Amino acid sequence: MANAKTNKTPPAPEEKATRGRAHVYNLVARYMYRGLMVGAFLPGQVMSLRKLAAALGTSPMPVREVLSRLVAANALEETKGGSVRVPRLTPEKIADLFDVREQLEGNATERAAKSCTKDLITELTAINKSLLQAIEKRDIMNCLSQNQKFHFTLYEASGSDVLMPLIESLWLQFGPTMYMSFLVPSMPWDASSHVKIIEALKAENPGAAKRAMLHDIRRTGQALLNVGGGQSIELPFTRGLELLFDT
Amino acid sequence: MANAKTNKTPPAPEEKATRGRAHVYNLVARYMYRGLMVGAFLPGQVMSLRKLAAALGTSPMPVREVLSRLVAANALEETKGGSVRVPRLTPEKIADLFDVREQLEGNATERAAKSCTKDLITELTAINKSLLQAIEKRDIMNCLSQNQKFHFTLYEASGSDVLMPLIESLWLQFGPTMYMSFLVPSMPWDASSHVKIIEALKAENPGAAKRAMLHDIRRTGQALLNVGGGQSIELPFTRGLELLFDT
DNA sequence: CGACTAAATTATTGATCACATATTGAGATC
DNA sequence: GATCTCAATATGTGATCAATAATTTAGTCG
Repeated sequence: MANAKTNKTPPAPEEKATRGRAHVYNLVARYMYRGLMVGAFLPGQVMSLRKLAAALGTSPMPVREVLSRLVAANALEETKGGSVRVPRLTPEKIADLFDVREQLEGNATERAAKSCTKDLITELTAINKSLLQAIEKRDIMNCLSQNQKFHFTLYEASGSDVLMPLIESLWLQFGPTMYMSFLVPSMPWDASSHVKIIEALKAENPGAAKRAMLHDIRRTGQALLNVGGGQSIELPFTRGLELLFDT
Repeated sequence: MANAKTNKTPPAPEEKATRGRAHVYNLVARYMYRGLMVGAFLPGQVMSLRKLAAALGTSPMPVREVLSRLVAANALEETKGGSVRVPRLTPEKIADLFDVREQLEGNATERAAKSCTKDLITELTAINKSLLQAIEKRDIMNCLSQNQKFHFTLYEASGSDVLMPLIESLWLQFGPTMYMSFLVPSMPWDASSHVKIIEALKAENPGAAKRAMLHDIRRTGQALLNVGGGQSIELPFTRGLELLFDT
């Protein structure tokens, strides 16, 4: 502090003053969203309003709104002090989460399979190819990203804008824990269940597609539980917000 | 602007100036939450930040956060201008909403039934009694309120903090439309399905409880669809925020 | 040397402000 | 008389600020 809070800059708009007024919110939102999905933020990590704002080069205002919405989506939880942090999942909660996942995503898969087009199959195949490449490179973040893309592309085809946000909320909740599950040897690095899903889609068999999806979800759930529910493994989440990604 | 916006009151803290700094947010949140559940806000209604804040005697700030969270919960939607309004449901969306309701709330009911206590049955019976009284008086808002209380008390007993927020999101979505369904003659004003649910709980039969719940949900869904999906009926939502309720 | 206390730092919260934009209304023109 | 234009109004967004509350740190006492 020394002399002053150095916040004596109201009259001087500086250079980046009136920088693009094109919804800073969306930028921040996408950043946080992907960060949670891809493992940039880990369970237990506390999100500081000011620090996030500073790291993103904006005021606390838009960050505040984004974090608030993520709390509403149960992706983040508030501390008693009003701060928000990435929740640490208990094994019970993981089991619960994946039980509901099976219900909702099973439903979405069945619906999508019933109105499946050739284009969708082509797209899913392409995504799965990218996923395999990421697996090859042992690129965790890309694995998570492509895996998410695969699932959400499929679910989107269900045409349900009721299911989508709910599923999204679930993914935001277990997303941060997913990253850690890739760090244990028991995690199977493959995309075999995805292949089965695509095959069921090709065969125009919604029931089989649903079953394959349930299998995929259950397998992932088991892997997450084996990690220890995000309790045993404690990563030094030094890598903060610096590691950005494509806009 | 003539002389001034009459907002020349920064130096005069008046009487209620430093009124309890105990989270204005929670007050506003509860107000909006109940308002949506109980029919104080109707489909199509636009929420103005400043007006809501003025009506609630606070600054736009906390209202902003609450509305933002409700958008995240799909209870409200944003217009292109950034305003938020209560969504108008299409028949397809209602059907979708109630399809997912059956899944999630059926699950919650089954779980709750498996760990059902005598206290729960007592509580549900009491709530249902209040519901019947509200029905007797043709008190729509109280009907909605007691009905919601009945369902959520039961679901809460499932012990799943994964299911609860999702179910809550669904209720916030069809809540405003529910009010209107009570205005058409085809709406059955009774609580018979609730009685069946309680009986199944007493009989310690989770399967029967689930079936009774599914029946209740399906019946409500049909009633909502018969209304016309919130399109045909257009209420003059004159009653605004004035009609408050207990804190 | 450890634990408790108190001060200082840092945090979010609610309020106000400035700006850009969307909406509305009135007026003039065709 | 209808429509187009432009001004006035209203609204959300991002930033700043004051105040409360929590956390941390340093200091002292046991």
